[in-house]
Amino acid sequence: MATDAKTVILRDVAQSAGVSLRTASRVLNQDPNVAEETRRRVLLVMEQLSYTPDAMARSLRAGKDATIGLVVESVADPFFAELVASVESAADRDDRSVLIGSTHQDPDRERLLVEQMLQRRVSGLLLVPTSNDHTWLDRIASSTPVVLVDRPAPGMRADLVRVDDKAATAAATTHLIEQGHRKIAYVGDFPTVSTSADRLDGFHAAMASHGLELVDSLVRANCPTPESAAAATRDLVSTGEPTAILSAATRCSLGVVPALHALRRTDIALVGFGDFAMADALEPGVTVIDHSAQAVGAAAMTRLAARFAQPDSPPDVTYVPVHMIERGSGEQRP
Amino acid sequence: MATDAKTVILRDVAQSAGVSLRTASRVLNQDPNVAEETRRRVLLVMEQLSYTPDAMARSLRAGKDATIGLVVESVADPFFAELVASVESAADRDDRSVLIGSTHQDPDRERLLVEQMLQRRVSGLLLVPTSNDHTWLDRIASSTPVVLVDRPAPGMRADLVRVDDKAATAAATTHLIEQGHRKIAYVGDFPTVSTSADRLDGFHAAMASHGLELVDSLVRANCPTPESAAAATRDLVSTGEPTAILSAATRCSLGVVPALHALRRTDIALVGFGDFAMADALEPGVTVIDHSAQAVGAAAMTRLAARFAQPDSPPDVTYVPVHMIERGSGEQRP
DNA sequence: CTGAAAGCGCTAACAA
DNA sequence: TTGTTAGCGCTTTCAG
Repeated sequence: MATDAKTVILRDVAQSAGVSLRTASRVLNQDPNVAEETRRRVLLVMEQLSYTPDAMARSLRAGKDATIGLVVESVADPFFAELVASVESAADRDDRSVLIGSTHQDPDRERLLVEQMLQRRVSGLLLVPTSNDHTWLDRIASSTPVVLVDRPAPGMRADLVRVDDKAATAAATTHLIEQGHRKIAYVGDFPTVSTSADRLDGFHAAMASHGLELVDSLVRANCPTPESAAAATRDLVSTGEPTAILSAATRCSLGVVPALHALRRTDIALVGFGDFAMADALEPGVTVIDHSAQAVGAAAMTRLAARFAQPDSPPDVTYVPVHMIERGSGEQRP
Repeated sequence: MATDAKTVILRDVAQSAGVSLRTASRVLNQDPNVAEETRRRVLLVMEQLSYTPDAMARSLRAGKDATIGLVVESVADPFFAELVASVESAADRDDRSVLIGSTHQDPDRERLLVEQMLQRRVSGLLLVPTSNDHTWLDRIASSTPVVLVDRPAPGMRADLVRVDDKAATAAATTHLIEQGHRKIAYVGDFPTVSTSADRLDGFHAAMASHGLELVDSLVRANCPTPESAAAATRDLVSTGEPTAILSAATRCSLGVVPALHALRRTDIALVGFGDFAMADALEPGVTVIDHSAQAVGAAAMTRLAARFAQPDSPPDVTYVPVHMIERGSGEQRP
């Protein structure tokens, strides 16, 4: 056990194999210009000494680390968890590691995480922005490609991968209107977050384009949590008598659905923005607009790769398509 | 825009501030032995040049990187997602970053990821082991603390943070027996994974200690996916007529629950191992043994910290407590 | 095909 | 209080 007090470094390998450091390095990097016999010998010594290259030293020399930074709102959130997984598998294909961080919607934390990752010299940064003013990022990220995910960051010129929240929500609303609904309630997060604002816009637009009046009391754009969404639902059902509800976020659906079940009012039509586990096990199944985190993550990595290839091309916006999964709740008539 | 072609390094700062590199370094590291005026001047220059320290160069010098490696089965899985979040927030308190990786139960991938992280000289590694033989890890991880999470790794002597799967499953089974059930079915993953084997053991033990015979046809320890668990459920209901089911994994519950709902046989009692979203929105709510990923992650980081402090203490096993959440499905009588 | 030597950006002995 | 001088482990000109 007290054998290897010291770490084996490349010099040890070279010495032990009777070659120069340069040659050992060549073998390590699979440089073809090494005699087959030499290579074999060096490889053998590496094995015997159980040599492990130091990734840090390598990247220091290269100036860039083979790591992707990924900053989301919360890794625990199912949507972001899937996003992380998707990014990880894409990164993996490129032999890169993934460094993660959760902002928890705290701008200070966001900045801290981003700075930490830039200091690590990550080769690229994927960011779900939280704060409103991102001019600071625009200044410090000059040499590291940044791809914004899910929503734009005011003050930051960078690539963006997003969903067309407005169009998607409008489509969901139209779907309900087409079932014959007129009194449609909206449950969503505060419109201070741009995606929430876009969704609310989409709802408004769809209602307006079908000549339906907007009943203020049916619009609850103040539900950041499942609990508040559940409360809003109870309130809506007892007061406004909507025949359908549009839940504009998964977090909201997680409150709206249990509330409707508890009230035994699953006859009220429902379309949710964002899929969730068990959405098809309920009775009726919950119709949702799927927001495929997988697709978003893949698109973000694709965009990052494109940026690596063309560092000076103008910022680009990628729209990831969404699609509706009809499971019953959204197809109920008034 | 074409201003800062080159990265600003500490030497630039030193030069610009008219001090030596060492002094600039001192300021960066908050060394008290710097004249207040000098410090102020250096700090100002850093700000003006928007200097960013190179974390890589720092860690190269230190020999250790302030990063924790975390290798789980799949980041997308809700349980592991929560685990990642929990680890991240603990790491954050210690100013460390988290590097993640998913094995997808592939031993080769596991080894690759682990080697990658060790090469990065992570200061500690948290691993949910997948392969059976981990002697390779025992050899190469000599200088990096490893904490195994969720299950032991044969051939690897290391700290372990786990749940007492056997006792927890036995408790769940006993709970069903106490409701008066005799014909209890078991749906779980293959017992090749040690946790699955432990759970099956727990089921057996509880049944035996209550003098109940084990009906082989009611034991389905061959369900690695929700789909297979759903199929097993359909089969069990039509053939064996169990009055209760023990679902030994979240993945299984995600198949068992929808199947029971589809068959309109929610009268069959059910206890699941592992909580999941919507478990309380269903009718009846699903009684589960909660496997708190949060607690597991926190315990793992605590263990790692202890290991940092005492590198030579013998390997330790931490058992994270579980608790039952009674929601109705498990309290139904035959 | 192989080797000697110069750093990547930073920290830490050792002086001054 | 500050500066000089070596390296951390590796890659990479530039010669042999």
